[in-house]
Amino acid sequence: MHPQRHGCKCSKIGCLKLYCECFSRGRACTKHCSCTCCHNKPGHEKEIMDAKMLANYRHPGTFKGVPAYVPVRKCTCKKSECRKKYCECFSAGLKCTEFCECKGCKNGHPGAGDDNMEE
DNA sequence: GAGTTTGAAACT
DNA sequence: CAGTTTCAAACTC
Repeated sequence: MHPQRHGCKCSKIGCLKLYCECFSRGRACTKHCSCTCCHNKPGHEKEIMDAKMLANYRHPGTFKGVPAYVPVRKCTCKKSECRKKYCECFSAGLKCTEFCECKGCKNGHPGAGDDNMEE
């Protein structure tokens, strides 16, 4: 298949918030994106940098701005049981951890009261 | 393709 | 810090 690597469709946030997959991944939007009023592209470096710093300030450890930490993926899934891509952990192809606050986790959350399958 | 569901990000 | 709203994507039909 030919999945658009960065086919975000942001329309209200200008791709400058973590809602935007491109931005949250620290990547610039491309022509494949369907975003409108996109500022996450060359020519808006100042805005991108400012938004990154803001996001990094609000979510320390989430952004790779400081490559001294391991990104903490903590999901809070309730219905998807962490088996769908709504779950950040599952979406990243990783298991949930003890830090996750997910309920009914089927994605390897220790002590979730479910059969967890190790690697 | 349109509409619903979902969890995260943002806001209050 | 907790609750509510907003958002874009994943999902379903």
